[in-house]
Amino acid sequence: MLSAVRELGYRRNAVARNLRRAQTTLWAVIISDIGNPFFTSMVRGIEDVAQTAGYSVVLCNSDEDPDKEATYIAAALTEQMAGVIISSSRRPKAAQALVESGTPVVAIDRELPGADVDTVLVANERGAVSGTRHLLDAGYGRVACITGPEEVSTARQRADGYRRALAENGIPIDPELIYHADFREHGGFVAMGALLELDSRPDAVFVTNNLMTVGAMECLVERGVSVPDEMGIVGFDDIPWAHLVRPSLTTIAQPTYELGRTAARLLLDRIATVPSKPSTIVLPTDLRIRESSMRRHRRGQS
Amino acid sequence: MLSAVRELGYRRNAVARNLRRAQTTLWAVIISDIGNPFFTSMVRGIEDVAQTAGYSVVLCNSDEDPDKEATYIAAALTEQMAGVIISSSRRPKAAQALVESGTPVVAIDRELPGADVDTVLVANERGAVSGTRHLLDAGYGRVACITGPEEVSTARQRADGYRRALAENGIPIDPELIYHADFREHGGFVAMGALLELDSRPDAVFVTNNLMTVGAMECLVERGVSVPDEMGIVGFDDIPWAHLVRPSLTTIAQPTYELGRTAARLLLDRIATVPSKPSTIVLPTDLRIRESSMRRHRRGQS
DNA sequence: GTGAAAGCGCTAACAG
DNA sequence: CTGTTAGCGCTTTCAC
Repeated sequence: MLSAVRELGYRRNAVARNLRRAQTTLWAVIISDIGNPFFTSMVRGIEDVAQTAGYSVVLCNSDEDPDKEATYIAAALTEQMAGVIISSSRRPKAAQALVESGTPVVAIDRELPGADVDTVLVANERGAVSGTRHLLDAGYGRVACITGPEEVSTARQRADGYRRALAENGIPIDPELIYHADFREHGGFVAMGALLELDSRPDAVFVTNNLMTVGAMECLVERGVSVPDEMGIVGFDDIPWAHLVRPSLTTIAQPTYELGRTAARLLLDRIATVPSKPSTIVLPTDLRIRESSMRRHRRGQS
Repeated sequence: MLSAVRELGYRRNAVARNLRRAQTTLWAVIISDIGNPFFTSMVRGIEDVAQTAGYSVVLCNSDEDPDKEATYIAAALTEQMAGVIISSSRRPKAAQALVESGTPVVAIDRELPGADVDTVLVANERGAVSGTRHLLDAGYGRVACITGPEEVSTARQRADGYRRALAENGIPIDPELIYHADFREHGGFVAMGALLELDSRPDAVFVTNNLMTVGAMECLVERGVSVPDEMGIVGFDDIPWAHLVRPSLTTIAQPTYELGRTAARLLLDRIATVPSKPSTIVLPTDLRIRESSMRRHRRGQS
């Protein structure tokens, strides 16, 4: 009998099954940049958990575009997805509708403003403090900060950490030294260029994400500014092959894969047992000191 | 009336719609390593086309595991996906069932053995010839090759190109110099280590994918072999930030994003008009000469 | 235990 | 042209 079934090539129709059971086995994972290895690694963590639990991951790349994001959220709703993991860009309206619909939602990497949902973050402020403090300890006196869009929680928290580290060292905050860019490579490039034009040029920079760090490095190479002697640099989030880049990059590494796994497990729990208070899990970062922050000679008065 | 509908928060149920219309708006994209920026960029190309055409992309990461791949193919079938774009690992059995089911399929990056489907590839052999020839022209005399699993078409074709370039220069093929690894970073590391142990050590190496190139570089750095003087290196497929790595890496760049877009457009065509002969599109590669293949001094007799 | 029947929400076909 | 109805393939319920 079973063999007959197999021979006839019967496959049960999952769509009909989903309709009848009023649930699918699909998760929407909404991220803002699939070209960023940070998100890729996170997605891999999600995907590994999802697959073993029988779910498939629908990848949604919002490109930091609130409209695209809204479209994907709408799709997740009409497609009756079993759950959503989201690293949201700015506008929280669509996300709110999602949460209100009762769809299990987990926020990952970035907080979901105005929504009380399970959340997985890293210790952004604390990590930023450690990175900035490290530059100060290495003897850099005028440390700048290139951060992301103000509306994004990670950009704010990391800039806060930068400010706190300066404050702890009794250094006044110079607003001129804080540059808001777009979390992309080109943004980091432009920001670094602008900082180099300042009358009172910084001698180190803390960059709040990986792509912008690369952009900043490119700018420094292009202008012939020597790292780490003339300019120290520390980037938030590790970069694949950061150790092959010369000088190798000091980074504040995040447990990206683990971030994904944790979010996926929270979603699994939420799907299984609806009524419980949302929890927030904060994972630690790890300062990886390499060459780009290790000045060999002090120069000038600084 | 419409406002009433909106106020009641009606959303049409896409699952029911899919059942009724016997088709979904989902594409399965099956790739072998989501951690590889090559695939990421490709997926982005696919996704951009898919979204504008109203399709969503379900990301399936097979991790080069034929079982995982088979699971995903089965899921694509039972979920009635509108189409599949696949960069297959080895075993073609499951893929064959997929094609026979009548689901529109496009093979990307790698040929789908034993199945006559639309295919998008790059000029692997020709690209490999250009990379190997470039090493020869730069004055390296004993060029090795680190390639991928024999069952994967790209690994074979790139190794063929390597052999052809040697043959064109009247250099006999030394089987000892051809190392089959697994297309991963660690595989490249191990392969490079083995090549360095040879009695008659090569003075250059052509590596057939990006991750293995990074692994090989790591090995060389660790062992203190200077690149490009003691060892020239050219990698197939560009690496993000290849120009920040020191020495910067000479690569054979592939149009990854375009590869994705092309495959997506083929799939769109195939979904719209079923009965037409499958086509194969081959995109060109681009040799990007940087420092890792530019020996400054000849040394020894070589 | 096994088997029949109802119905999920939609759309395509058909009747008015 | 508008309104009604049948049925997609499955699961769950209920009757036997």
